[in-house]
Amino acid sequence: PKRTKEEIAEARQLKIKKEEEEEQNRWRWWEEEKYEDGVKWKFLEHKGPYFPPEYQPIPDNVNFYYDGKKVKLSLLAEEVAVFFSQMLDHEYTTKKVFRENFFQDWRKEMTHEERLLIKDLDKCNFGEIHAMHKAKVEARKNMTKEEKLVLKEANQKIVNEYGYCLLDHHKERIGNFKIEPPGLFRGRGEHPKQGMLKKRIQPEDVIINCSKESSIPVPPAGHHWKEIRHDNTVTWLASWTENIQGSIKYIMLNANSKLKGEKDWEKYEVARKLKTCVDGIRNQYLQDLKSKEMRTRQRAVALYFIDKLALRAGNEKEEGETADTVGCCSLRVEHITLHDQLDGSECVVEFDFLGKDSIRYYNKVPVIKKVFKNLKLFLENKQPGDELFDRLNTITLNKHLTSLMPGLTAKVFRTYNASITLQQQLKELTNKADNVAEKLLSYNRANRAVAILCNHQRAPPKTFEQSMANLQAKIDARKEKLALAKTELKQAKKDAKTKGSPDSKLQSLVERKKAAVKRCEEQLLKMEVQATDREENKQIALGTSKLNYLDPRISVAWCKNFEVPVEKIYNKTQRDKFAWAIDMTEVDFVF
DNA sequence: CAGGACACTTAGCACATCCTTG
DNA sequence: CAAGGATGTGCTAAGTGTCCTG
Repeated sequence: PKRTKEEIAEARQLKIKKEEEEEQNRWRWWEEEKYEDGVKWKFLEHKGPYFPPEYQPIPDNVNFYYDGKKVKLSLLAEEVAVFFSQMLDHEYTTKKVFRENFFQDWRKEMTHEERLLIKDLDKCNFGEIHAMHKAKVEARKNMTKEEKLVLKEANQKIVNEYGYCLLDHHKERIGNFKIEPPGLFRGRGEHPKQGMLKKRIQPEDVIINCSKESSIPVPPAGHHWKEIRHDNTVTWLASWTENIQGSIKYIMLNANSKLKGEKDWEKYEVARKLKTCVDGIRNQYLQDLKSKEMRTRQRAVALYFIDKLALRAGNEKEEGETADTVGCCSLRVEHITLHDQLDGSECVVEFDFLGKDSIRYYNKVPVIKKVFKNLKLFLENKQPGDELFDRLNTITLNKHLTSLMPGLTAKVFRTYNASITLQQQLKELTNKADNVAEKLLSYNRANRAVAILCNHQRAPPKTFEQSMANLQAKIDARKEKLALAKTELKQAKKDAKTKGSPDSKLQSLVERKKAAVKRCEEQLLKMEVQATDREENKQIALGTSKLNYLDPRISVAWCKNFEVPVEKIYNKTQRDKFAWAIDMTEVDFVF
């Protein structure tokens, strides 16, 4: 063990050194002058996207059966059958929509003969293919350390080759340099297109974007790119059109890149600007609640929700293309219930709808009388399925907002309210006298307040109850140990008093016992704090707000103020992403 | 001014890896 | 040193919002 300990220490040293080096080499783009409007780069060079491996046909001893009879499928049909087989353990392969979409798309990949034969999904037996897949997963899990290392090194090689680009003399990490592999589409929630075949992307589908004078990426042998363009007003390196929704997918830079960082910084600056005029805007929409024009009133109520509840804008969506989800402007009659009285409050609006990612938004909110009255008015003569705000959409709403402040759109309110909530909560919850663990609990609680505001939910971890019980058991054990340590300390003190001379062994024993008690108490507190934190976090995801809504400068300033190392709240990736904020933020930063 | 093309941010989940602990 | 939990990463879907066109 001595050897390994040294090795560990050495590895740690190396890591620190590497990080320091990285820090030295970091491109401090935030100290440079910005480019003229619209220009994103002057020079861009990269290797193009990395393509997933070709389909490997199943071995001859693995068979597919139709209606009990062995059928050798064509390569294309087989590949799609394998996609389905791999998912058989998932509940969604039992769903009607999924199965129908899959079967329809699968038949398109079949040969004429196959299509004539295979007419009923229920008569298909994928059992052997499924078993083969499971065996493969198992085998991968059971690989030896050496095998795993070989795999890891191979992956690293790919990253080294395709994972970086050269942007204006600086090496930047690419966020997603891999082309998405083919498979069966699984949308979130009740997606009408679930089960459809997501097709394999060929170089012929891919547009490359780079500098004219750079070394142009070479397509895989025997292939050519769809197009090579040199557009420095956009940030993507490659793009293709995906076949499920017909939308464009992009290969872009990592969050720690200049292009992403600068945009992020800008976002928070816009939100800070809103801070300076939010009072006026609020007064205005409160006035507008009384407007003669229905349009204006609807806009005012929508803004009230967006501001108070941090709802998303709610763009229109094409029916049948996506799951039925809504945001503020697209709320329908059935999504709210009005209560004149509820739980001791007046004028309560009960929201119940599916938002982005089909995450449920459920909230009971007391609102001001004028808003409540307006809502009643909007609901008059409407049926479930009708729009609540029939004279409003995100385009007109955003047009109005931009007229109030340049750059202002609905989403800025989410950023603003999230960041301002964090700042105010941190102020309220943090005590200077607390230790680091307690301060971190305060930070997490402030973070949590934001996550709740923004409705960032997660499925409770599968192992939640168990791990909670385990922690509680540890706490109980620690309590016992503490009690024991305390009695021992008492005894030692007693012994020292009765028979010890001042500097005897007994005296030092007292000191040691004292230290033991203290250590025990600290450990107990830490665990208890951890338990509270975890319990409160059961169904709440903190990451999304931390990464996308909270001005990092608030957190950095808080760390400096309360002497909490910034590594305690941001991991390595997050520190890289927020390097600009960590570098430039002073103790006195105010959002 | 609607509709579509486009570009970019935001989102949760599955999986990989790391770390602790018995 | 393995098990099991915590933490971090990759993936890609699902939003927002702008711009252009007819």
